[in-house]
Amino acid sequence: MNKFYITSSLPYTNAPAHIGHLLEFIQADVLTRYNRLLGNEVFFLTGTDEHGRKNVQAAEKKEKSPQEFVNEISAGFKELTKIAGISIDKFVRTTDQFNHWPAVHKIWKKLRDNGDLYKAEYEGLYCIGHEAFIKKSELKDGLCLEHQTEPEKIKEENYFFKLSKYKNQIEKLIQEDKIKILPVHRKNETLKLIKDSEDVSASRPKESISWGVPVPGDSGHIIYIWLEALISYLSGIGYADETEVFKKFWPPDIQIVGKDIMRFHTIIWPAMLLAAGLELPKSIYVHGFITVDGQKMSKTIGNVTDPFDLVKKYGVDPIRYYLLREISSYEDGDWSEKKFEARYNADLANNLGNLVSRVVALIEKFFNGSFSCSRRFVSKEIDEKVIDTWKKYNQSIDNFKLHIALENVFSLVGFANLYIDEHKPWAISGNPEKLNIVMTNLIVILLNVAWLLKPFLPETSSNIFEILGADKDGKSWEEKPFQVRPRILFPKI
RNA sequence: CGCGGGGUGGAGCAGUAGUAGCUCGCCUGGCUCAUAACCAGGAGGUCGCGGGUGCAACUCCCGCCCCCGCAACCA
Repeated sequence: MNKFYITSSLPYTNAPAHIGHLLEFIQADVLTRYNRLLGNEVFFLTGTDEHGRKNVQAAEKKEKSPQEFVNEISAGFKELTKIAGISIDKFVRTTDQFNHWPAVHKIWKKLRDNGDLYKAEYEGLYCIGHEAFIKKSELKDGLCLEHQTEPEKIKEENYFFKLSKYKNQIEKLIQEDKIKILPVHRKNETLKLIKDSEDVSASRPKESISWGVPVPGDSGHIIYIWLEALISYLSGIGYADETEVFKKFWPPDIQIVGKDIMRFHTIIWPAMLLAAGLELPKSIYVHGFITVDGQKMSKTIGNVTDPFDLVKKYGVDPIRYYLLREISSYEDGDWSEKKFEARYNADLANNLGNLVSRVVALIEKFFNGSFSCSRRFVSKEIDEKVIDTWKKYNQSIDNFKLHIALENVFSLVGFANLYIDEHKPWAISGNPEKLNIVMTNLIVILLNVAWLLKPFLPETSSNIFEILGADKDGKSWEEKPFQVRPRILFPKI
């Protein structure tokens, strides 16, 4: 049994959860459940990233205190993990002063003692309209593009982290896949980004940002939120006290992140860990973004899709299925209700659901609803087909191609539908030997489909066992007869 | 000259050197166990444009056009 530590990123709490957050949760959940199925000891961590000025501003708009505000948003994310069947072991909150902050301070001190933090003047252009520093590229004729005002030049003292000291080392680790970045185009992107990496700001003066973790021994400064938030992957498993959990699970086997925050995870984060003398994550999986009806999600357009509504309307597994199958694990994808319904009807209702109904009906009709399997009736052809499916499925998951893994499962479903047509069980009821072989093969395929689906569609998986009349996980399929319990698995929309 | 992704039959996508494939839709046929489902066959594409390399390019190289995303220490 191996340990398996997986993290999703911590959503930022300035706005409620949308469908993109759900995508990442679900992807991580599949890998989590898959590894549990393999018998590994798994720890799945997520949480919420709650500091920084954006949260303060969002709270002000709602006329709430920052803590009050992030409490609510954070609770929403936690609730989302519950309704979507996300099997997390730990939900970290970065405002947790008892568990998170001590870990942050511990890392800070390590970096400081290592000589990797230094103070320097930071000079930037501050736009009153933005209430933020802006880039030269956001100026036109010396004026802020958006507000048509001249920005102020502001100088402030920051701590900086010596990222440059580690960049060569990290570049090599990534090239050699010691930190494996998938998909490969993200690895290449990172390698290019590393070359231009400079030291990064590690703190801001308290006057600029007060909502955050203070620098130990220098309370006039607040730790830059990115450095602090990344440490959640350590704090959440007990790094501060070097607990048994920490010793067992560190380092992460897989960290899942969105493409927008890739560089923080593939460059700054490994540099921090090197500086702190900690082991590095073994792999980082980068997923894309979801558009809605082909458009970027935005509040202005008003197409920000609420995952709670979707799950309520369609159920957890159909939504999980769409996000995992229709959207490539490697690329951007699109959500649309029309595409969802097409996918649902074609794959879940017509292919899988109908297949289950067919098999169950055959057992009812020709065996009075109770059928006993025996391994000796399983055809070689079926055996090979099933093994081949597992092989491709495992490979796809190992390469974070979850959509391909599901494609393979559904190709087995299609195979079973064809198998029924070709072997016409209804026409061979006079030949019990033949009929037994056909039915046993079908049951074996369905059991395997249910097992294959378990990490992806946990509810559906157990529903299939239940409809077939198998025991909880169908493992004793040769011992007990299947007492079928007919039910529509996925009603058509 | 910031970085990356993409441009493939009506729609949505996969593929990646050697007869162009999948899903949906459409047409025809089969089957009757099934959620009017399932199975087979068919129509429909000069694989963005222009060059180059190869016996052979959608697939490699160069240039161009068009879409999209990310980033520039805003977390």
